[in-house]
Amino acid sequence: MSSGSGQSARGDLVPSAILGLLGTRGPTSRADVARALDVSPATITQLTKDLLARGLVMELEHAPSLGGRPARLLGLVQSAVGAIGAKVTADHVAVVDVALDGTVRNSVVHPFDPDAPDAIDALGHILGDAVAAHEGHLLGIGVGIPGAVDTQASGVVEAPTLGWSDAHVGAVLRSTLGVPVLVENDVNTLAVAERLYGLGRAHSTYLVVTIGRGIGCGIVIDGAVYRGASGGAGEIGHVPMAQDGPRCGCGNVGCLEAYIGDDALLRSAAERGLDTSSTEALAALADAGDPAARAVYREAGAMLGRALAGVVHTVDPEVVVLLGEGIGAWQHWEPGFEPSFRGHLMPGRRGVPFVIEPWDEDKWALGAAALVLATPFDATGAAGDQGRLVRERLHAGAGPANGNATVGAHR
Amino acid sequence: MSSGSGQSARGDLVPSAILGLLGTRGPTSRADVARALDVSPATITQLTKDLLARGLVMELEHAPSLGGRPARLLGLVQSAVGAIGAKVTADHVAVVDVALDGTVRNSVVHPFDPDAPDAIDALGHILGDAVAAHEGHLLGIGVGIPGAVDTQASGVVEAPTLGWSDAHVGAVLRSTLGVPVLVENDVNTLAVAERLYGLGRAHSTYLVVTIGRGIGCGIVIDGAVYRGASGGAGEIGHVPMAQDGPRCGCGNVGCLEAYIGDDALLRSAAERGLDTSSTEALAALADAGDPAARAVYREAGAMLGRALAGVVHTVDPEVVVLLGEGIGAWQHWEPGFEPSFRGHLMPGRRGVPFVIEPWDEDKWALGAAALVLATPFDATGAAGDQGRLVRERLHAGAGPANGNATVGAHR
DNA sequence: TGGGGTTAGTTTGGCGCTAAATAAAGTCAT
DNA sequence: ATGACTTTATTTAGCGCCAAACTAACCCCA
Repeated sequence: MSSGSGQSARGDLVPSAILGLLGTRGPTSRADVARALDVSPATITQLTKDLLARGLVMELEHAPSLGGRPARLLGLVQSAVGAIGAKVTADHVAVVDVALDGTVRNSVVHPFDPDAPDAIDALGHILGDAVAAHEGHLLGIGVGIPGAVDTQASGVVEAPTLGWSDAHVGAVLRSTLGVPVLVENDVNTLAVAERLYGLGRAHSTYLVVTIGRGIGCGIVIDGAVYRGASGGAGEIGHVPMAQDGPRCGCGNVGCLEAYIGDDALLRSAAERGLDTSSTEALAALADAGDPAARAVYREAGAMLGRALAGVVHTVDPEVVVLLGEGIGAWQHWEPGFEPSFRGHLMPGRRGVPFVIEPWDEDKWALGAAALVLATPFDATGAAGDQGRLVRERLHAGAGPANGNATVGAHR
Repeated sequence: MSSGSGQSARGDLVPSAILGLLGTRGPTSRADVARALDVSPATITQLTKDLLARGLVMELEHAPSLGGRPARLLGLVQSAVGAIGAKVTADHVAVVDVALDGTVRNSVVHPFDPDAPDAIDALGHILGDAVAAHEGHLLGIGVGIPGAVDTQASGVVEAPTLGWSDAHVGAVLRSTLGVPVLVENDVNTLAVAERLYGLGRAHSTYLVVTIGRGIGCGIVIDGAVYRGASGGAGEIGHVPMAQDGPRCGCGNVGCLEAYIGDDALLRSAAERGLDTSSTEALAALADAGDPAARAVYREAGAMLGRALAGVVHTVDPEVVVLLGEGIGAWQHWEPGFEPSFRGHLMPGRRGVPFVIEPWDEDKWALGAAALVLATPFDATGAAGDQGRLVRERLHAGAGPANGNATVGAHR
């Protein structure tokens, strides 16, 4: 008889979760780690002993006492651990290089043509450059896609806005880059980032709603991104708001997105006699006090409020966070949104808080990187075998000073 | 040092899951049990050995070979194990006594006044009679409530239709009955029943939608009923279908229920000049071919189709099942429903199947009983400490021939 | 009739985690 | 400064489950 690796449902993921937690939350006591991971203190002591012996973790100063024995803080030995995140859009690829704690170390934007026959290879080259430029130990690459992804590990993509159908993004990138690659719907990547660095610190069940070209929604349940039976959960942009109505890009009529997506806002503005060619221009008009422009936003806000009330009724989250490229004009949405949202919520649910988050261009790509950095916490196994690889790399530590990947060798 | 009960995330629930499976699915081979419970065959062998020794399980005949060694079927020694289920409504309580396999052994309806000051005590007496009448080993009692329940174990109820607010149903019943009591929203009980005896055999993520006085929706994700952050998930009856619209019982306007609930159907009929005092009468008119009555249903079907399309987009289930008191008239809903549902689904999601299930009056109460019978499979711990008690009683076996409870002794 | 192939079930060693007891290191009040 | 209380960390025994190797029992086909 021999080995046996028994993976008692939690799946040997606690050690990497400790490393991940120390990375994202900074120095933490054993007791706090145990509480944060919902694991017994005994386990932390034992696993920590091993991590200390292997030189991955070190003991730091004492924290001030809270009435009892003061806590001994634990910290990562080398924080030169990071991940690369990329967000693919219809005309460019944004790539960021982030550290474990979520700070962006580098950020580049490459022009990109998803319609080109070798588009995925081109994406591979872009990411290859990022891998070469990466300093320190690279855990893996996360890729955010505006479309449906079967699983993070296999990464087969269905993305109408890119013109991609049955595109094997994961497999191709993996073979050319030689590091773990995780592919996910872009909105879900934001949900993961929120779980690590945002709402997830205080809540476990929430919605992450994006407004912009389209309307999206990531659903986090008990700290895990809920993907649905076919990876298509949270497609609230296509919730029908009326029996008929404007035609949507998806082919149907009455979709939320067809009322309040960027294109719809511009159309609505045109109908009111405004001559705006971009949402920035429309927002500027509203900023300047133009009543028609403000009406456009107010109406959109009311529509969004009603839609989200419906989603809140079916999902029952603790809290809702709103962000996205369009969030800059939120002040103009709000007058329509607030009364509509609250007014359509059941009495007992009216208290559901919503949080507005500022937006910057890196956020999509940062979310994609968070995909990698979240694998240590991924109890549901959403990241599959690629997640396992990431955890292995985390345990392997810094390696030989530079951490450049040996291309090609990887399955 | 001593005991230590290590509950490695799955929580020592496999043994009772074996018993539960043998009860609900009938005689099953070890290999099939392992597959059904997603547990290793080794575990089944070991635990089965114990259950055999304790006389709870026996080996039956061989099943015909499927090309290899033929399977030895396992069966429960005594199937006189059952549960009691009760559904509370505004004017009566339906109580059923069911066996492990879901067959109804007895069914009674008691008049009931939820507004009476001692209503919960009265409920306790009704259930006490059922406990006394129960033959064999009683695992516990499930109670279905048309309202929000905090947790199944504590059973604090918020039910406007009953006039109950902050009602400690669970605690009171538990203390007077001396057996485990699980309280849950009525729609969720149907979802649990479906998980044990219906869709759950073939699917793990689905919606259970009820039509009748109200419109409800139970959400099952990965085989577990999803309750939401505050136990209020699936309240699709109050999804707003328009910015304004008819006033709903919840106080808001435009709720789905205010369009297609029983009352709304009658109102709609009246507006079309029909003189119907009940939905039965309305359905009879439609059966007879009355065009106005049919229009009422067609319009309601279209509204329901649109609403469910929205829910499907946000939850992404494998399949949707429709049932409830109102399902008898489904043939009249369908002409409106089908085109509206499909037409509002995104192209990639249009294939989502929906299943219509017939209805009988016992179904609510049966679902409540299923709550108890499902605890062995409850990996998420929704049933809490009461679930643990149920599992203990399942292990305890038949006991002294009659299985009448020792009242009062129970916490 | 006697090997492949296939499915069912068992044995064995051992991993991952836990609960409970215990030790360690402080705070606070009197 | 002595004891009561708190909070942190470690030790210990052991449970639940698993993977891998193995045995068992049947089919099919030459």
